[in-house]
Amino acid sequence: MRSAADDRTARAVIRDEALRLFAERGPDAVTVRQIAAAAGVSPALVVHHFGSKEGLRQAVDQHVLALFDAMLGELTGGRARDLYDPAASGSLAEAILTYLPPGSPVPAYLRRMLLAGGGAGRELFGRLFRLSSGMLTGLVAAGLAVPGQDPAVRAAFLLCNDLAVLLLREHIGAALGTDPLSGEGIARWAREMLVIYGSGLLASPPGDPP
Amino acid sequence: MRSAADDRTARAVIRDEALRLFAERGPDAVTVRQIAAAAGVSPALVVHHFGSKEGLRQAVDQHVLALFDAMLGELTGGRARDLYDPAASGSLAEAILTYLPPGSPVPAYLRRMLLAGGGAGRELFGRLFRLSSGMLTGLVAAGLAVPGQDPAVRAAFLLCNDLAVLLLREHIGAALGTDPLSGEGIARWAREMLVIYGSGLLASPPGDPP
DNA sequence: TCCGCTGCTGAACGCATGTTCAGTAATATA
DNA sequence: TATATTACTGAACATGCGTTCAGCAGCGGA
Repeated sequence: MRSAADDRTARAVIRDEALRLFAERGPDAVTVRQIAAAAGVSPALVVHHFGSKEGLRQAVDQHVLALFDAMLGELTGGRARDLYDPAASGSLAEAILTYLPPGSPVPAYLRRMLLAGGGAGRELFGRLFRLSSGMLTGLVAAGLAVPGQDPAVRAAFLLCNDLAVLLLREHIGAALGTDPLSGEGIARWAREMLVIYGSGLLASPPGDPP
Repeated sequence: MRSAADDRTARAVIRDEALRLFAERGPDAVTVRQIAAAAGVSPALVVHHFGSKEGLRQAVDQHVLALFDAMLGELTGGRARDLYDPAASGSLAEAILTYLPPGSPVPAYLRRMLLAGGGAGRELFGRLFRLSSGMLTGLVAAGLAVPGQDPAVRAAFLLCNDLAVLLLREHIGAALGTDPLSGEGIARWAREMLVIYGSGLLASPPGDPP
């Protein structure tokens, strides 16, 4: 698995192969021996570097959270304007598409973190919820949105729509015939989402422009 | 675990305890010995009745799908009118709340089915997507909604909002302080959802009634 | 009454797992 | 060059897993 011209440390190789396999099948379904084989090392070396399989899992968690932070940092730093642009509402999916190479195992790993129920997942959702709340507040302050009578629910609702394509990627892809995390899929999803956010989906009073 | 006045067959007890434990921790994290202990029988009896652990998992899958079918049957049968009532849009969560006793392991098991990626999950999502599409079509035919330019995405979007409270129940509950599958939580969520479906959340033109 | 069948158990088997450990090669330190 | 430290391995270990199997109790039909 490890290419000949690979000069990363064995530690990094093990960590990356674990990330890939964990994202693919879930940590419980992957054995230390499989990770070691994928990294081209002995099982004992995995333990030597990470203490235990649980230690490796935590190291991968930390690594992915750091990547996620870097992603969000670029998003809320140099491109902060986008956060207050309704046309960039699909921020999470777009961030993933922009900052991660195609085929990256990170989205699938983030999905598992969110769904596994551990402390890392709670932390991740907390950050996302605060981000969503802040975004809504910003939109309201900019006069671009209304807070509604229950802003917390509204922020959670927005976040869920962002997360849906991550959590249900396969199912949505099968139903629509397009991977919702591809460029085309994101565009399709965002277009519809913006229309609904803009004016809802119930029947307009007759005479309204479409 | 099995109460003294319990006259269900051991087979049913095993199946129900497996359902509960599978929903709680996931099938891979539950051992045959734990299921047997919870049901008050020997591990060998589990195999005797279901052939293998995998057989038991499939039996539980089938059982839950049957419960789900019965739920939807009542929903689209005697109360079909509700499907075309926008006020009943939170149909999945409400159905769960209405037809399942509080604390039932079924919602958590459905969640696992949807997320596990097996054939049963694909089947389940397919049914839900068809239901959502049909509901949207019905609403449009009744003049209560507009199909949008991409009805498939719109139906998937509606479905995702229904599923969000199921998939992210714990996180949403922690963020909002209310279990979104409780009566109060559903009401809170549905209220906000209906407002957004009704008129969106972007800033209204000045002069519009709130 | 005997028979066969189903429900059920305790003990055991084979296997895969995470982890340990003694030991070797390589690299840095002195 | 000598030494200490690190990177790494192969073999082994204990444990817990799903599963098997011989046999026991109870019960309805011949």
